[in-house]
Amino acid sequence: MPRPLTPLLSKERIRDAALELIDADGLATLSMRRLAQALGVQAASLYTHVATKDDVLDAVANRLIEQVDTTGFSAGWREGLLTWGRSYRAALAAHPNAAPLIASGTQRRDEFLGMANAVHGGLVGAGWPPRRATEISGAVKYLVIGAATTPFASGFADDVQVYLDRYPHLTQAHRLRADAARIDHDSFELGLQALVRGLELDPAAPA
Amino acid sequence: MPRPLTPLLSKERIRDAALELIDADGLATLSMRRLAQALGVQAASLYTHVATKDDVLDAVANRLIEQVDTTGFSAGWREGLLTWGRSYRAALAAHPNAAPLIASGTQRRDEFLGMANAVHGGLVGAGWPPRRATEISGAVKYLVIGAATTPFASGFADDVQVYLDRYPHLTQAHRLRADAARIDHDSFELGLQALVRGLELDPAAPA
DNA sequence: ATGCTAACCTAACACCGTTAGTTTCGACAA
DNA sequence: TTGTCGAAACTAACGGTGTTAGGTTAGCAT
Repeated sequence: MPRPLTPLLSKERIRDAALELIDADGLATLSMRRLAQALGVQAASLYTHVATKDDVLDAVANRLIEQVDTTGFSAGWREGLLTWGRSYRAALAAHPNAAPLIASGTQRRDEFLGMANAVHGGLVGAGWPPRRATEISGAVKYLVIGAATTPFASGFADDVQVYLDRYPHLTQAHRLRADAARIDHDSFELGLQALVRGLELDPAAPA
Repeated sequence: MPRPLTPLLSKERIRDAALELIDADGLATLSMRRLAQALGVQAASLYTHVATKDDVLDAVANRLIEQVDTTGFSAGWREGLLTWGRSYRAALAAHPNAAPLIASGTQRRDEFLGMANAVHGGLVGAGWPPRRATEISGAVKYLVIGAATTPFASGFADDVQVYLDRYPHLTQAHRLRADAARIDHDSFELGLQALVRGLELDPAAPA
């Protein structure tokens, strides 16, 4: 097939197809050949629109980050942090298989810097010293990334007996699998709220 | 070469060589062939001692987790959490290239369950309700994993002008690269301490 | 009409994890 | 002392990976 009448591919279509495959089958099994197959095309054709596989993964990561809400700081730094953290986690939790992309990728991309800029500006605008603002946004980011990349849902053995025998304090652990999503959510919420409350006690905290 | 007089390989030697290569060159470039070469051996020979590449990576992950200190709970839950979180982060920060192994791997391994068991037991023993204990240990784990896998050191562009032009709130960001390790440490410490202080305000907190 | 570029193709490269089958050494039984 | 056996290395190969080179044709501008 030579150049078709209407282009079969675009960077957006490639990016969206990649995210679909990642959601369905996981990051590990995504290959350029499989991605091309899903688009009805040969693997080499992707390179007309995309420089490398990492380029595709970057586009996927950016697509997730676009959905993060950093507008809450107009209602104060507490509300800003809560809104940011929750929407950030939600964006990643909606695509758990893609979450490692955000953790491992370099943060050089415009979307990341734009987000960092908005958060930092929100905190400094509310009265936090710049260095503290950096540390605070870092801490919340850590919480989000950790929550998105190591959910409870991914752990724990299927064999209940192993807990009873060897880990007496984890006797209820097998129940975690049933409502792992709730545990994930509650753990993150507890951490985020405790962190914000702890920040209020910081001597450098604005009024 | 047939069977040599003294075995060239062992699972421990393979595991240690893998960690050295990961530290030196990163996770992405580690291959069984390169690992074998570092050990003066052919790639297929590794499979006498190791089932798969993931098996090697599991062994590396376990080696890191072994160094985590969960004994602090004898001095109270606050001290226990601080000791655990700090030693956990330190173990991963000592091998930043290997940190993603801990985040992405399943938590089925004995070392992980043993650690979870000790922490959960420490919190419940101090008076926290079991469910809250699960959430608390989850939140601290999130903080550690996030801090270890997305350090500031990995981000930020080399070109200072990009910040001045486009991200007015990040004008100091280029300075971060100089002392990224300190920023990483301070952000984690701020997060951990704020979280613990926030927990003290929890209605369910023990005396 | 001619030529240029864009968008697909096929074929190939080097590398990857892994397996099969081979060789030879060390140890132990007859 | 010899025979057998298993352990630990080897070589060779399989299918799959990201990526590149070079070919072919559609559509557009001149």
